[in-house]
Amino acid sequence: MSKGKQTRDNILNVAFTLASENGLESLTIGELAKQCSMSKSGLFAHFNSKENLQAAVVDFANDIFVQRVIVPARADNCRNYEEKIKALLHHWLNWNQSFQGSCMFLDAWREKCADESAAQRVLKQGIENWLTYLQIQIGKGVENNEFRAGLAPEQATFELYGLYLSAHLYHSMHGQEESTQRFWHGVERQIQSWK
Amino acid sequence: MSKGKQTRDNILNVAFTLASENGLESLTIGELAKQCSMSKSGLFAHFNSKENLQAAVVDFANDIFVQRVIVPARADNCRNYEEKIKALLHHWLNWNQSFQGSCMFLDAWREKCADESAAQRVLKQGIENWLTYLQIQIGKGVENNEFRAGLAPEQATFELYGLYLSAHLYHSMHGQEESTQRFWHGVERQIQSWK
DNA sequence: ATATTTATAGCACGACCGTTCTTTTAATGA
DNA sequence: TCATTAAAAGAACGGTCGTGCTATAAATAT
Repeated sequence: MSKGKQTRDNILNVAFTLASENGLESLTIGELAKQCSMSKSGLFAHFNSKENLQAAVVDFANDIFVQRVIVPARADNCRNYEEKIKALLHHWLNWNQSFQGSCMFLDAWREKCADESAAQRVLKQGIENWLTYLQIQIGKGVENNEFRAGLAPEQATFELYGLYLSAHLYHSMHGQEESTQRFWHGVERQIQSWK
Repeated sequence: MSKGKQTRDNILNVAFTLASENGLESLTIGELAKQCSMSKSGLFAHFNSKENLQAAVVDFANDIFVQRVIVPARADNCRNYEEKIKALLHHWLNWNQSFQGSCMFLDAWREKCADESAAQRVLKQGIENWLTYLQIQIGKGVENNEFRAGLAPEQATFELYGLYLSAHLYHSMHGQEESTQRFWHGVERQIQSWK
């Protein structure tokens, strides 16, 4: 790997950490450069605009997401789709937990929902991919006769997503313990109702 | 009402609209002054700091929320608590709808979750109040024997909140129609399960 | 080892931010 | 009506932002 790509990769690692802590919007080139022990202009040259930088960070985060959620769930060797989905949800809930229970995607989405920047497009695609993936897993559970034939995977995904979002809100309001407990309680109820 | 309070009230009206559209964080004194046809310093004198301004806007929004959700639901003259709760949810979903389906509280909460500013405290209290209120309504439905005795209102509130949050996400991803439809589908399923 | 490309630093710019201070205008109360 | 108080404007500050330009240093290829 050339020196340039190496530096760029390091920048994105640091930027991902910063954005996970403080939100994508409050990520500043000057501060990022300081954290990387670089000059502003030296860092800037890798992206040529802040918009490109943000898009690159989100893209980087998408890769991390796959690596921390999709891949580990595969490695769990689940025996059926209920187990698989629970494993996915588990990794989903924890993929960014190291940063105080905030989800960089959700933060960034809320922040940038209005505009049509490059970062926003990448972000939207990432969320859409995840939604579709989850939905397909539920559909497979139906095909496998674990869940009742009439179950609509899209609606089920919508409702699962709601539990996830609610867990994030409660985390910041009432702490991790209550949040996590309510989330899994809800998931259990949800899945039982699919049968 | 004195001239000062009158102007202040107008400022907060405009600020609420702006914050609903672009988020509380991107609310800027200069832009707000322009929208109010005032000078920066003239507007500034009403609040003496941006933090105070933000807190005042959130406080103002709390009042609007009560006026647009709690009050109308009372005026609906519901005959039982299922109707009452559905009415509340209905007004909740629409209270800020004029501003493209974003909820100022959620946006502001996500934005300012980290710090401990004055605005953040007011915001947290507002959300907490709403959660408690909703939860009490559900509890009353239990007391009224509409819902089964074992139902836990806190968990039910958590799950309803999830549907609400999910609806917001889907609104920005897939549009209002799908979002609203899935939300009410989820609510119906939820409430039936309480019986 | 040298030439050439690539990466990084230094510096300055224009724009906008929140805030302060001083002056002028408008509302209020005697 | 006139004195007093309150409201609004004007101009300027220090700071930070993203970005562009120019020079230097380091990595790469010949």
